[in-house]
Amino acid sequence: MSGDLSHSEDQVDCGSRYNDSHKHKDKYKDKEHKHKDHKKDKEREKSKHGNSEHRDPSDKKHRDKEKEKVKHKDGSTDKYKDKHKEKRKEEKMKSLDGKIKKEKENGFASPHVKSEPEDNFYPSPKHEKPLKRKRDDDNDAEFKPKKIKTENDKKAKKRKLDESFFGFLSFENIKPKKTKNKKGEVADGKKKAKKEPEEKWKWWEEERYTDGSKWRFLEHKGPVFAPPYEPLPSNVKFYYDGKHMKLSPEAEEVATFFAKMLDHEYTTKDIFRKNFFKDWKKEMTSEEKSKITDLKKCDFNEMSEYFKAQSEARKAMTKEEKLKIKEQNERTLQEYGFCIMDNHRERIANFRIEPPGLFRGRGDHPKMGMLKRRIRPQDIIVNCSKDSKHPEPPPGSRWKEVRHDNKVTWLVSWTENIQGSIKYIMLNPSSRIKGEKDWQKYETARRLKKCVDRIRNQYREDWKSKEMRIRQRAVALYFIDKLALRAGNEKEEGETADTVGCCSLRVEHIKLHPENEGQEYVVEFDFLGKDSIRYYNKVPVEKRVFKNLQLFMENKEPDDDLFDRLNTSVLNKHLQELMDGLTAKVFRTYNASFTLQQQLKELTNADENIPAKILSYNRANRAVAILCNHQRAPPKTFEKSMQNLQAKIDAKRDQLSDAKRELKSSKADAKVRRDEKSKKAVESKKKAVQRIEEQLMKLEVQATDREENKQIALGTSKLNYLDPRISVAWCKKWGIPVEKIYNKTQREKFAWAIDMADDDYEF
DNA sequence: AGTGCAACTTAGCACCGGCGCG
DNA sequence: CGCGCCGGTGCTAAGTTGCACT
Repeated sequence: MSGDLSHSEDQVDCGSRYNDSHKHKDKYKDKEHKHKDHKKDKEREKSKHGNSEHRDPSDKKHRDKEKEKVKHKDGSTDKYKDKHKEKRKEEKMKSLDGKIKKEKENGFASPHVKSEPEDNFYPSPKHEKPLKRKRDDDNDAEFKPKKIKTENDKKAKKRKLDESFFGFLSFENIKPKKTKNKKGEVADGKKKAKKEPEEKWKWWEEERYTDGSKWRFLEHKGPVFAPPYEPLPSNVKFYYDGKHMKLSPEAEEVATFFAKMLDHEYTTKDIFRKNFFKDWKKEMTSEEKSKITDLKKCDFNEMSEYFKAQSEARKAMTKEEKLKIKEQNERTLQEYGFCIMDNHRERIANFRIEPPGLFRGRGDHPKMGMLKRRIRPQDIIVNCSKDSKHPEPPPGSRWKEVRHDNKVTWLVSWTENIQGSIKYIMLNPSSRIKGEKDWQKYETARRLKKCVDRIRNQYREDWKSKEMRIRQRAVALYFIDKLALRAGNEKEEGETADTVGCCSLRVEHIKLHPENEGQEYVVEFDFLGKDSIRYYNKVPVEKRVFKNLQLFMENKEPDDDLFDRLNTSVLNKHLQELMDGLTAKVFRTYNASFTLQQQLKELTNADENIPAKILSYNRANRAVAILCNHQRAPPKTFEKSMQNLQAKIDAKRDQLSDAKRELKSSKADAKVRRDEKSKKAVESKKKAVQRIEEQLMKLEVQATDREENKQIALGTSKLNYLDPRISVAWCKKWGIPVEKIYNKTQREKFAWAIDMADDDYEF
C-alpha cells in the first residue's frame, strides 16, 4: 500500500507554499535579557492560511451517521488533548474580542545550567543502562551488529585494522578520496599506492561502542564568534520624524538589522514590526526610548542604502582581495572547523556561532521580528574530553561551563533566546558519529520491511477495535504508513506557527467525500506541515477507515483534534511494542527507500543511454519527494531558464537538420565521385549527425527533468530518506558513475554506502 | 499520564563561486 | 574575458524522540 503512488499527481499540482523564510546575519550588541516567562497568555493568530476556507460545515453532515457503540467507551480518556482544545478555543474568543495579542517576553536568560560537575569523566546520569548493550548505544540492539555482519562480513575482515590509529594525521576528511569499493580497486591501482597516506578512514569497518558512549577522546578549539558590531560611519544617518538622530551603538546595531531587511515583505507585517519595535526599545537608552515611540516615523533608508553599497563594493573587490579573504576563511576552517575525536580528525558542521539579528520563523510565526541576541563566551557550554587541550575562551572572557560528557555528540552548546531552545555545534555528516547513526537508521527501516505486513494486518484489525483509542491509533498509523505523514507532536501555542502532523491533525484539516471524481471514500487533506509547507492531497481510503473518520469527527468543532485519544508518545509506545526501535518516522524512511528501489526497477530501461537512465533515477527520486511532500518554491528564474533551454533545443534542432542536409549531399557527392576522400567525408558527417542527435536528446531530457522538478525538491529525500546503498547499487548495476548521482559532499556523507554496497544490494 | 527538556534529524532558502557561454 | 546561470554550501528553523521528573 505504501509504495503506491497513485495519489501523487494531486499532491504535486496542488501543493503550494505559504512560507517565505529567510535569514539574517548580522551583529548586535547583547544586553540583558528577560526570563522566559512561559505560560504567558498566548493568542494564536487567526489562521491566515488557506485552512480557514476548509472549515466546511458540511462535515457535520456525517456526524449522525454510524453512531457507534464503541465510541467513548472508555470515557476515561477524553483528556489527552482537551487542554489544548480549551486553549485554542479560549484564544479564539479572545481574538474575537478584538484583543490584541499580548506580547511575550523576549528574553530567556534562564541558563538551564546543567549542574553536572565537570569532573566526572563519563558522567551522564541518564544513560546508565546502555551498558548492557553489546553493540550499539541506543535501541536496535540486535540489528546493528547483525547488519554489520551481514553487510560487511566478507570484505570487512580483509581490510580491517589497516588504518585507524593515526588516521587523523591524514586529513581523511577533506578529500573524498576515492574510496575503493569492492571492485573499486580497479579504479586506480597504482595511484592508490601513492596516495595511500591519504586513504580515508573506514569507520564502518570498525567496532562500535557498546556502552552508550559516543567517544573516548574529544578535542577542539571551541566556536568562532560573530564579529563584533562596527558602528556606522557618521555620514550614514538615521532619521526620526524627519529629523536626524544619532543612536547609541546598541540601538543602532538593532536598527541596522531592520534596515538590512527593508526590502523584505515581512518588514511590513504587523507582528514583525511589533516584535521588532518592542525588542528594539529594550536596547535604547531612556532618552531614545522616550523620543522614538512610533516605528512608522523611523527612516532607515540611509542605512539600507549604505549596506547595499557595501555589498556592491564587496562584489567589486579585486581578485587579490577576494583571494585574501578566501585564504583567511580557509585558515579559520583549518583551525576551528575540525576536531579530533578518537584519533581521527573530523570535520565540524557549524563551528560558527549564529550571529545576532532579527528572528524570522517560517510561515506565520508569532515571534517573527524578535531580536536574536548576540551569543557571548559566557553563554557557551563546551564539551570535550578531560584529557584534551581545552578550548580557550576569548581573552578576558570565560565559558559558562566546560563539561566532559561523552554520552553526547556535541562540542559546544548555548541557549537561544527566542524559543529558549538549545543550539549545538556538532560534527559534519561525513563523520563517523553521524554516519553510524545514519546507517543504523536505514537498518531499522530494513527491519521494518521484514515485518511491515504483520504490522499492516494488525492495524487493519484495529480499525474494528471496540476501543476508540485503538481505532484512532490504527487510522493514524495507516496515514503515516500510506501517506508518509510525520508523527505530529503537539506544540505550544503562540510559540510557533500553527502547523500539524498526523497525530495533531484537526477536524478542519480533512474533508470526507463519500464519492469524489468517480472514486469512493475519498479523504481530502489540506493542512500546513513542517516549515508551513502545505500538504494537499485527495486519497481514496478503505471504507472502514472512512467510517472511522466520520466517527472521530462526530460532534467536534473544526478546531478540535481529529485523534483526540492519541498523541505521538502513545503512538510510539505502541510502535515500540510492534518492533524494537520502531517509531513513526521509520515509516517515512522505509516507504521512501522502498519506493525508490521499486521505482528504479520499474523505470530503468536497460537499453537506454546514461542520460536517459539518470532521468529515470531522478524520476524515481521524484516519486519519493512527492510521497514525502518535499516541495520548493519554483525557482525565481524558472521561466526564464526554461526558455533559455528551449532556445538551445531549437538551435540544436536546426543544427541537426543542417547536419543532415550536409550528410545527404556528401552522400550524393560520394556516389558520384566514388573516391576515398568523399567516403571519409560521409563518415565524418554521419558522426556529426550522431553527435548532434545525442546532444539534442540530452537537452531534451534535461528539459523534461527540469520541468518535472519545478516544484519538487529532490535534495531532502536524497539526503535524509533514501538508503544510499540503493543508489550505489543501481549505479554499479548500470555502470553509471556515482558522481552523476551524488555530488562531492554527498559522496562524503555516503562514503560508507559507496564502499560497501554491491550491485545486488537489496534494501 | 502529562510536562518539559535535551539531543539529534530533517528542512527549505539565500547566497556565492565557478563554469560555460557568447 | 565578462556575464549570467546553476549547483553546491551554509545557515538555522522546525521537526521527532526518549527520558526524567512530578
